[in-house]
Amino acid sequence: MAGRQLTSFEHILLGLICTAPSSGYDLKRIFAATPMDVYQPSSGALYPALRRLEQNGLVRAQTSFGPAGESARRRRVYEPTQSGQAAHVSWLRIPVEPATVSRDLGLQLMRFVMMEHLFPQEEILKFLQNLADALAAFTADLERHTADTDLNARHPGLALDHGLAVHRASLRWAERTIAALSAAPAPSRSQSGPSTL
Amino acid sequence: MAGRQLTSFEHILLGLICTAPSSGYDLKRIFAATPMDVYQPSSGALYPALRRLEQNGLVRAQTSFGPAGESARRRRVYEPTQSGQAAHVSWLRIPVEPATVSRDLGLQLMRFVMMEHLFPQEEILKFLQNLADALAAFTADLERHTADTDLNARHPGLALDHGLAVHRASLRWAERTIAALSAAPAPSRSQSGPSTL
DNA sequence: GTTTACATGTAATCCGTTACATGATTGA
DNA sequence: TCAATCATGTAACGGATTACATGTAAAC
Repeated sequence: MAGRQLTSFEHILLGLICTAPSSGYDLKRIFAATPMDVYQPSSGALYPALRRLEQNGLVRAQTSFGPAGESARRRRVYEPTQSGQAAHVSWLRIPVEPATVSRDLGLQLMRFVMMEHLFPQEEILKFLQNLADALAAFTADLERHTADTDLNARHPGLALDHGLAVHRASLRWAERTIAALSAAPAPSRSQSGPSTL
Repeated sequence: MAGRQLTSFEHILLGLICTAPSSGYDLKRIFAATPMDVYQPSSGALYPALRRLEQNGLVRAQTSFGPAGESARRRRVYEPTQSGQAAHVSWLRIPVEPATVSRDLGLQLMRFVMMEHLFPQEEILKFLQNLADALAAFTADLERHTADTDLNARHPGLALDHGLAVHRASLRWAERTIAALSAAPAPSRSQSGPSTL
């Protein structure tokens, strides 16, 4: 079924489609509407990527027509297949590597967002703890380099301080978020109050 | 002379060569030795990039020989040309864009490191202020989105908090660094004490 | 009736990764 | 002598950017 492993971009597209069936244009607007739009995929990246996901059997497209019913406006709406959903969940479960946590921070946050409503709170907290551990290991590593003070070059050390400050902030966020989610758990179906079901 | 504009990677290579004439292997070791090794260029990226810089007339290679003198161990040591040095300085002077400061933070830190010993303190402080302003504008933008609270989706807001926390840390670093450099200016030749000249 | 947004695509080009190839030198 | 390090490269492949191409529907 699956050919080679997916790129990060493909994983994100798959994740968005798993959250809600979407057309290429829908996905484009999602990226555009995201606050702090880090990435704006071009048509030349987006549509071929969707075709690749389709060829790998992870998503299925149904050519839909306009809301009017028989209008000829073509719109390929993608929805996940079973193996697509499975691939997405496996991707969400990949542990955070301390060695690459700095590079992948944006990705990890994406994964965190996509976990909501899909994973039980317990697993989300475990993910955050995993992330916090990786960040702690990374900052500890950086601190070890702080001692290397070049006598006639201050800027490298100051740049190191920047990395340290930023990753410590990230770590504090993870800890704070663990506390916040623990204090106010997601509404579960067994609670009182009106259910949407 | 110059063809298209350089990629970030090429700019960094050029900058490193401007700091100290280096061979490809030297540059590889520099990347490897950097604390928090964000990027480890492969041979297939490094050597062609150096050739491109050479073809653009920004660097010049002299095939050097081993320390023994007549040993046949080939080593292409690159040094900047005049136009290469000029291109490097222009690159360092490009203002920080608020719209892209999040994407380019790593690059900006690289530029900050390379400015040392090349720019007078006054210009370095101006760069840091420029960076701080861009970060302030960016965080202000993010804060505006904080109001958009989706009722049954907490994770997007929490991810936004992460971005906010991280960029605020970055901003505080910039302000702290401006203060630190202002308080303890770089040793200038007109100061007392033994000179290395 | 013309602009704007919707909607999907292709082609050229460029660059990076991966993997492979080659050979010299140093140290065990 | 055999491994590790030094040192530079090439070839296949894949994916992203840029720019172009095409056409429909809604809004003004």
